Amino acid sequence: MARTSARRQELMKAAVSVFSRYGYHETGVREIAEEAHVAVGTVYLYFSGKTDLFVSLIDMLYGRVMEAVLANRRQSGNAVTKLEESLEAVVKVLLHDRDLARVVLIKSIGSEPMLEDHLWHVHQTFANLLVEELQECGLTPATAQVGAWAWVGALSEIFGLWARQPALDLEAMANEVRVIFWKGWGLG
Amino acid sequence: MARTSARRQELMKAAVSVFSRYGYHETGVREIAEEAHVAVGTVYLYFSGKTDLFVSLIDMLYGRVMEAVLANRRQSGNAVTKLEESLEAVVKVLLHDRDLARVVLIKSIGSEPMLEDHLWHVHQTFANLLVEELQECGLTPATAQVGAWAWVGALSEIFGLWARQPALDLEAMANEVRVIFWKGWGLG
Amino acid sequence: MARTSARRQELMKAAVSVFSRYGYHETGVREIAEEAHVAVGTVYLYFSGKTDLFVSLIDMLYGRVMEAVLANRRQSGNAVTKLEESLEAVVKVLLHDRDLARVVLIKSIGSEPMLEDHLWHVHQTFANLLVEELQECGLTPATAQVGAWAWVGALSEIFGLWARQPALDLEAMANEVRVIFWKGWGLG
Amino acid sequence: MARTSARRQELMKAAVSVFSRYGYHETGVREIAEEAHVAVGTVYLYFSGKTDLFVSLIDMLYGRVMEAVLANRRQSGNAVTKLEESLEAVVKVLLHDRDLARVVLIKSIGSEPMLEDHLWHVHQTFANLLVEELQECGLTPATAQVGAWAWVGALSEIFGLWARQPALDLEAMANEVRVIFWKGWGLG
DNA sequence: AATGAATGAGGATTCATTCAT
DNA sequence: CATGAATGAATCCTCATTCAT
Repeated sequence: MARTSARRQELMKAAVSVFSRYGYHETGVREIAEEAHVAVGTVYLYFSGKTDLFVSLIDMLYGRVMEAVLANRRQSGNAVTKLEESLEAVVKVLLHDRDLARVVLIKSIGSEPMLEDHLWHVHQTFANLLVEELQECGLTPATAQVGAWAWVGALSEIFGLWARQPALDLEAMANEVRVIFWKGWGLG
Repeated sequence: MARTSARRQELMKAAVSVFSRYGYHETGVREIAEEAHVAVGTVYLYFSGKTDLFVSLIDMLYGRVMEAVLANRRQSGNAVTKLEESLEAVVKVLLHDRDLARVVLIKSIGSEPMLEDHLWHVHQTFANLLVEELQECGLTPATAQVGAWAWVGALSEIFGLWARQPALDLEAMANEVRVIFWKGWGLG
Repeated sequence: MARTSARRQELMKAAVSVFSRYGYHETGVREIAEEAHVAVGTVYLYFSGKTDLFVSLIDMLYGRVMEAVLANRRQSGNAVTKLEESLEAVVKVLLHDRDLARVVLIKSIGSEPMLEDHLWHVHQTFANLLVEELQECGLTPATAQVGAWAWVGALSEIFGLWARQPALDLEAMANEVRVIFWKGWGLG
Repeated sequence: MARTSARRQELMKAAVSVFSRYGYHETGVREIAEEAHVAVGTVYLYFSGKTDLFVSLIDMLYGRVMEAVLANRRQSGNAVTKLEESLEAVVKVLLHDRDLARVVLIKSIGSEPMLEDHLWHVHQTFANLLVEELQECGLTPATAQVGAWAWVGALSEIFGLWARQPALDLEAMANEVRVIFWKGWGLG
């Protein structure tokens, strides 16, 4: 069960496609298998189950996000610039993997407790990163904590809006959100 | 099937309690019935099904929210003050019905398409209200639209955070969010 | 639980009406109660249950049929005339209580074993009567037995046909059946 | 979901066995599955539901009956002979598939509206065939129509009788019915 | 006698998961 | 590795029946 394998990647891609259309509960393992042009049983060769498959999607997205953020961190520069670049990096990843982002940010909440636990954990790790950077920019711990979560929530909602009205300019909206928070945090 | 009846209220209360713990899909009608100390069949005397019960919760919360906002609207005052009071009114309702708010804002996403359609509609109605007020405060239509949704998303996330760490001060966090957006919108 | 009572009669009438429209299984006790303008519980004051109510309908129809046949039997006359009059008497009752006849003849078969047992018993009692008369008219026991049942079956089917196409002349069809059997039995 | 498959045939056979004992409503999908030594879910791999399974039985019997009648039709011969052979063909099929015939003719009446509609349609198609042949034999349209239905009804009843008293000679009784109708129609 | 809210056993159906091929 | 037929636990909902008022 190698973490990387063409088949495994295909399955995850298929899963993103189907999950993003129907959501976690309304999607059957059969549909994912069909989308990937394999038999149902094959899914279980690469994932221990539907939940594991979903968890893998979460991990994939957050892996990419964390990677982007940490890559940015290694660069020197003042705190505000670093924060700005972190946020940009995150948004860039999310916009690049739009469907995946929508699945993870919107479609998964309220699913299985096990799933939510995992999502929460990964969520927290990521939020803490932002909290740190926000504090370095001079925000109080309380403001930083709330700010980080609020920003994530705002972005999630925007993805939900876009999911319903694909004609809207997701990129422009994400930018609008950034502007609001930047000013809101008094960093403008 | 009167819209108001002690039994019906009890069932909705029980439903909020169970849904907020397990989410829509992981909650069985049996569990709701048990929580309300009635038999399964009784649920169907007051609601046409599990979905209808959930929809009733959504409608209850949004009914209260809309009522609070519209009540505020009838008062005179300048646009900025009215907006401020609208936001306050919403938060006040959400804080008052914390569990219900958590169920509707967090636990229902990604449930049945039918549910999500209903939620979306009600969501939209409410967002439009805010968009109007934001525009009256001088924001461009684009900023207003994104701003309204972002604010709702930020609040939702805060509820999710609080759900996991009940020790946090929900009210303070909601206030923090308001401050961020207020400044973000350039209304401070 | 008097066998006769205005309420009881009303309930049976209502039952005939609803059963004849939807059949035994598709009819709920609630519907019968509503048709009779009483509460559900009231049905159980006059009948031990849905089955008992249906059995009562069977018994009512067969009671009337048997009464008509036996009344005819007491008259003198040759065997063939008596048979002719018996058949006429039966058909007259069935045509008079068309809906009831349809319920008992068509809609009940294939229902609960208990119901079918009862129906069978009453059916048998009645068939035996005809068998006797047919034998008196000179038919062999085998022909008489089969003939009696076949005649009942033919009539039942005609009622089913009429139920589907109410525009058809039930009386004329019943008469047609009589003619066929009369000749078929070699009594013409 | 191939129309023909060993499993599918086994399920239909099991269904005939159980339906013929308990009727449509009193038979649970579980019982059918058990009779076929498979799990409940397996039934749904071959049929879309209990109703579809039953409909398949109806169609199977009528398919065989129609086939037998139409095969006979293609042969030359005078109208009376053809009719005689048609009736013989029908009875032959029914006698060959006794249990199936009992299920369709007796146990299905008064089931679900949807089932009954289907049964009626198929019934009608078949009756029309007989009506045509009867008219070719010189019967008036009215007599032919009633005659066809009466004959089917008579046969059904005989099946019901035989179901209760398996010791009776079904074949002899069917023959007896044929004789009665033959004479009744004045074709003897 | 009459009511109708409440009951809860029972039934059809779904779907994640397994395993023999 | 891959398959997909088979599994059966789990779930929503119905409805005949009861009983406190």
